Amino acid sequence: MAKRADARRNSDAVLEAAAAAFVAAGVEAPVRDIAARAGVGVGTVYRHFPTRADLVVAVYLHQIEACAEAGERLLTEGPTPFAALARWIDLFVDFLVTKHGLAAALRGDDPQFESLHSLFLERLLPVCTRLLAAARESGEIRTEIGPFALMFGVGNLCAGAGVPDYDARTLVSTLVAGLRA
Amino acid sequence: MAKRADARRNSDAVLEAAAAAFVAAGVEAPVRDIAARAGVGVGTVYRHFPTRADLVVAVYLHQIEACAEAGERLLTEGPTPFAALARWIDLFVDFLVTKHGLAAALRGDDPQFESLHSLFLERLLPVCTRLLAAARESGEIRTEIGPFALMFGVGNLCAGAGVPDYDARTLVSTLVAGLRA
DNA sequence: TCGACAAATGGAACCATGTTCCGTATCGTA
DNA sequence: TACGATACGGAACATGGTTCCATTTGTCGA
Repeated sequence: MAKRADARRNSDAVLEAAAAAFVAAGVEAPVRDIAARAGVGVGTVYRHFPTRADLVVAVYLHQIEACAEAGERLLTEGPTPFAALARWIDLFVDFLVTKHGLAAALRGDDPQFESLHSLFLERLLPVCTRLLAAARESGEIRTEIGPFALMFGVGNLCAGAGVPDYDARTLVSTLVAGLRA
Repeated sequence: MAKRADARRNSDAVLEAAAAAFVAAGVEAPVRDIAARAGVGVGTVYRHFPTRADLVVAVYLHQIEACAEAGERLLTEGPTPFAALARWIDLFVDFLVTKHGLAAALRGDDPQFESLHSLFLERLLPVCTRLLAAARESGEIRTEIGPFALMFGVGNLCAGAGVPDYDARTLVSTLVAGLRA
């Protein structure tokens, strides 16, 4: 059976409200605030998005997809596999640093963000794995860092973006530079 | 006027309980738990340590001091300033990864941890600054990363230590390797 | 030794936030 | 229109930080 019209309307309203709240207050914005913005009760938010991660996923799904697809493309376009990897990581960093608190949320200790974690793992990790493997095969990289650790590390470096005197991009560039032995 | 004897006794008990709680549940251990471990009321905890950061600082002060002093020493002992920097960062990482949640707490967005932040800045940042400057003068480093960003980045990489397939030490080593141009 | 007073205590109470639950309202269909 | 399924809202509960003050307890001078 199709969803009821009011259900879809509310679902959309919550999504929009969440997107706005995330921009204003980060991905940890209080559920009550999101509900209030959407003009619904908290129960309705939970009905449509059982966990916060579901909301985050819904809000950023398109951008995550785009990032994943860009990876495939860069590999064929780039001058070398390592260059492709570096560019792809730049895209990944751009995505993370513009989402207040997202990088911090990716640190896995909170079961709350399980499905977000899953999405990153399922969609982005394979891309990173291919790029990294290609760069390794071409002999441009000599390090034992695996794709997961690399993504996790880059994500960590992006946490706390916004602090004065701290530029996540420069740090990530340095890390990537360190991948060449 | 000197502190009353019972006050000192309770202060010590809280400190000890906090140290145990931090090991068991990380530096975000509930205040109530710490109070219960110490056999005092929560009010007593707050009396002696107004913020959580004060507790953390008190518990780890010795180790932070030791790390700072090691920096001075390494500079005179090391074969090169860059080697000294690398070794010192190893010490710093060892300190952080063995303290569940400490690295995460260092990300500055929580005003709760202000005094912890201050201590790191006051005690460790000068050490890092000297080591980095020495390495730069000796021509071993060519990057625009400042001492604060470096420490912050290393701290970030240490957050989430304990996750399978993620080794903070390897990532930090790679980052440090990237400092050489 | 003892009384008085300041210091210290404990935990109830308050706030903020996440989460659940169910009586009520609404939609879609027969 | 009437009825059953669906969805809604927000009160209520859980957790954890923080404040406050009536009560207890050291300490010191007499």
